[in-house]
Amino acid sequence: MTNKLSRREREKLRQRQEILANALDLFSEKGYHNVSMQEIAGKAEFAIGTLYKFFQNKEDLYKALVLEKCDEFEEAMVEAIEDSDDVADKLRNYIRTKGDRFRSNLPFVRLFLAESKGASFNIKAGLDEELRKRVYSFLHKLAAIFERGIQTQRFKPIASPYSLAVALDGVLDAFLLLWLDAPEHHPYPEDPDTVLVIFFKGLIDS
Amino acid sequence: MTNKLSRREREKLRQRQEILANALDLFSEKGYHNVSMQEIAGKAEFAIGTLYKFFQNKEDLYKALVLEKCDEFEEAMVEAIEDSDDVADKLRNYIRTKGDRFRSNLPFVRLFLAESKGASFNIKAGLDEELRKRVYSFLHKLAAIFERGIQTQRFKPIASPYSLAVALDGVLDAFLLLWLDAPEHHPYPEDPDTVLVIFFKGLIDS
DNA sequence: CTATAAAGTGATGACTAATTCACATTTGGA
DNA sequence: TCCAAATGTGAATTAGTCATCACTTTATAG
Repeated sequence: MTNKLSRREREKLRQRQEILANALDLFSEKGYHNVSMQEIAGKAEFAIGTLYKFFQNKEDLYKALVLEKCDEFEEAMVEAIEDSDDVADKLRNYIRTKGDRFRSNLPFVRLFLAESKGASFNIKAGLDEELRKRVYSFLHKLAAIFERGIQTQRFKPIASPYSLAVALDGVLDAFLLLWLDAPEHHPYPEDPDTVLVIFFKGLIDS
Repeated sequence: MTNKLSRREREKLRQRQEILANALDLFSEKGYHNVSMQEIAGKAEFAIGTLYKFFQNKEDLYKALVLEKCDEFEEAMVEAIEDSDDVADKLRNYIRTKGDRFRSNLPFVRLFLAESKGASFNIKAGLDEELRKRVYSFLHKLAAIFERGIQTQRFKPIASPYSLAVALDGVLDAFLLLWLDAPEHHPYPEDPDTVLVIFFKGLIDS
């Protein structure tokens, strides 16, 4: 099925994308609440009223933006895991693809975390810096534990202590967030070993 | 060193906490931008002007709120990893403590993700629901890979396929976010195997 | 009991931003 | 060439917020 769109309709779609692209730039830089329709209109070189011809309101514009980008992202991920026959290669491919997409869509990633972490807002407030420092300092403390474990040969040196610390924290956060999202579907990791087993035992015989 | 504060000063501190607690409730529910000073004042049963006796402005209030909670959180974490002598027990203790704090501070956690994930905002917009669906659907696809790997005995059954999927995603996100935050300090996981090694090889000989 | 300081109040000013709509411009077919 | 319909415009409307400050109330000390 090729384009059944008239020139007119194609033009409209192009303009829509134009608006969304400009909005993405602004949102990712300053955060949803700190970008006005005025500003988007200006950057996209349309009048305000025109934006409202394309989107019911600001929220609608934002929704469209996020949803379309996410669909694109998801599609790429699904494709990535269907690419190979070997399960390990599927995983490798997924990791690589996700990283690639991440890197090539930084503005969107930032929008997501930042209309989030309130980046625009926190950064200005100097809060972000303060918190970042704490997080890193703690990660190093965690890493020290892994380091000691490796030195005393309790642990095998499968990765750098710092990587292990990051990984552990990432896994734990992931479990906790899922539980928060849907406690009925995702059991709370009551027993620390349900998390640690992933680190202690390897998937593949060594 | 006990309280060297006068009754007056203690009273003031109590009120300050009162304000912060009420603000936390509101922020975590509706997000920073959707809560007015008016509203905070109302809920805390003070006049607006009084809030400004305690905090220079809205941002200052928010900053104080987040920073104090984070300090509390961090302290608990540091204590947790200093608790035992055995490295594995340190990790267990950390995981348990973080989970406990997470559970007992849900409003704050929500504030953080949500004045973040724009939860307040996205939820209202119905965006969140939409995205959640996509994430879960994809996690199941990932889980299917682990399941097949286990069935075909490529992988050892160290955890449920779904847990493994969650964990892998968590680790990958953690690495990518760190890289985003400070590319100079955190090498981008160019090679998928730097991530996978953590899953494939166990820390402890089996 | 009175005077003085501290704490608390909330109407109000100054401002910002979303959305509307009456009007101008462009388009494309007759 | 002309004109109706579609498209584009941006000043004006509307709604809401932060922050101030002149004032009231409460607490304390003499």
